[in-house]
Amino acid sequence: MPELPEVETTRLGIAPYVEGREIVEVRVRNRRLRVPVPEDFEQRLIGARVGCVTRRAKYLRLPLASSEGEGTLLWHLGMSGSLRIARVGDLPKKHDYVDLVTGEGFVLRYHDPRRFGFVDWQQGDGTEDTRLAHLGPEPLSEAFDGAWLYRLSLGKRMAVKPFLMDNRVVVGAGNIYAAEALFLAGIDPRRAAGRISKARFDRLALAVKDVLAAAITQGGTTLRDFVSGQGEPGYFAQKLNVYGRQGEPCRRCGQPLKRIVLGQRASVFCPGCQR
DNA sequence: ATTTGACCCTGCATGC
DNA sequence: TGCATGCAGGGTCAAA
Repeated sequence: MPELPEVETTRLGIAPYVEGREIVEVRVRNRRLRVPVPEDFEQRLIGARVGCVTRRAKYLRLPLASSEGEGTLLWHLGMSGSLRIARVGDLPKKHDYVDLVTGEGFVLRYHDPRRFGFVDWQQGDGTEDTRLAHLGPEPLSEAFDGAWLYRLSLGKRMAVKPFLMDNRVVVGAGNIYAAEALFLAGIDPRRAAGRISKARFDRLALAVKDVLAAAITQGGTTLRDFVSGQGEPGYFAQKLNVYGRQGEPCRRCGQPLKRIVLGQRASVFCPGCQR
């Protein structure tokens, strides 16, 4: 579930239950995530207090302060990970792999069937982590615009969709939203990145911002029942124009949407509207 | 240097 | 019903 809007929704949902709270118990049921859970994970966390939860790209950062010093949890949800708030006594389900229990009796519970996600402890504030060091700009920041895309695209022969999904170019443009943004901008996902004009990249950057901002807004509706543990992300209800709609008529021109594979990822687009 | 492809892992839908 | 196949929201790494 975790595209950037879902990670942001997760951050907003868990923050009130963990910020300023002390971790009194840690349970790890499976250490074999994409990055193995460190051996001293539990010992580092017990007795620590959680600071302000932040997000960078699709990573969540939970700063920790204890008598031992300062550290940071770096949490990535991978393809199938989710963080929910449960209560002490709620039994873990299959693939519930990590629990952080606070003094108030809430449990931050990590669920990840495919185990492509991870949680890692870093000394300090975590900003020096190599996984974060080479990330491109946040899509909703001013640093990300058409000029930035155009500059990076010069000389690039790769297709624009995998280009847009490259985390060094911009973070948070996952497979759903890359496809949606390219549709909104009217750009064929197969087009070589280096053969797109500045004006068209201006449109594309705005489309990325629009679609992500709209999805975050809709993800917010999920927050209401976040604690009760029910509910799929609200943004799923949004009207996707192309993602998952191969063979169905284009909402704009009516002709059937086409599915191809780019960079091992399914890519749906309208051959009429996207050039 | 850029770009492509294999791989990490489980669950689900589909078709025989 | 059982089994094989393909596919899934992400990211890393090695090889071409």
